[in-house]
Amino acid sequence: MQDEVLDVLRERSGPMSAYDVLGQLRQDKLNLAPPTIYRALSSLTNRGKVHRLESLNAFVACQYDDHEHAWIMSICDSCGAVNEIVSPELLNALSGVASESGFLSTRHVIEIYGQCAACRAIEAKA
Amino acid sequence: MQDEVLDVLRERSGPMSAYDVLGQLRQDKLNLAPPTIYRALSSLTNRGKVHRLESLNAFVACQYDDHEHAWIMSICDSCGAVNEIVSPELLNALSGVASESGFLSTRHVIEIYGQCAACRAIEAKA
DNA sequence: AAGCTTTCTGTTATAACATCACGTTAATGG
DNA sequence: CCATTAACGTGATGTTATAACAGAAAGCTT
Ligand SMILES: [Zn+2]
Ligand SMILES: [Zn+2]
Ligand SMILES: [Zn+2]
Ligand SMILES: [Zn+2]
Repeated sequence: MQDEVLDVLRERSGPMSAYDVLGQLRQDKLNLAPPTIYRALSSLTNRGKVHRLESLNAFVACQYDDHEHAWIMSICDSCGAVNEIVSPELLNALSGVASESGFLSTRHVIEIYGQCAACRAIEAKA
Repeated sequence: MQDEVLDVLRERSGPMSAYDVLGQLRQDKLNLAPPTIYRALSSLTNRGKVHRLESLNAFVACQYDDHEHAWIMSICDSCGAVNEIVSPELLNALSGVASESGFLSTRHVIEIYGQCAACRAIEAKA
């Protein structure tokens, strides 16, 4: 089941909600229900194969699925494209700022909204 | 309505879901329905009086409600306390990293999980 | 005042996202 | 073979959020 969910997420470039994935897989397996999908997504996110976009309630396949890492996501407001940025330095800086008030960071949720390079080019042309 | 919602959020130190707020206010106004709360929360977040915690589907009153600002939230896994960090430098750094791939940032969602100073102190003592 | 527009609120219903609880199946290993 | 465990199926439910339309209040316009 995890493999099938991962395949669906990889076919799609952008983010998908759990119910989007469910809809896709129901074309083959008719009696698929939400818990099955959520279980698979949970395992995949734990294994780092899939990342959850917290501010969209959606999921994307990892773009660097051969190693585990912390991530920063950029999300285009125009086309919805998601890009994964790996920057340990920035995460350290963030942990540093939090630690000024004695906070010990363990997990970062960072999602940046704006406009991707492609959409900026299109808009500049117009 | 906005004032009443804001009061409820201020009384509580931690984050509240929209339905938490609804429950509180229903003690007085019995036929309060979700849309009323969501409308008030929407205006309050637009005005910067309340911030939404995207990864918790919850809301907190702004800790610096006299001026508008971008924010970073730290959220304690142990006690749920939320603290608001204002750091334009860090947001600039983040925009900078995103711009390396041509991305133009307009809005940042940054939520850091870990352990607050108070909970660390308790744990150290134990 | 009468009529209008705008804004906010009330109400019902429903959509969208996520989990619980329990039962069944299937593989693993003694 | 049987106990254990992990995965999945199934139905219901819980939680978060919005659509769609109706009504009331407040402020202008004439
Ligand atoms: Zn990744
Ligand atoms: Zn784009
Ligand atoms: Zn604030
Ligand atoms: Zn704490």
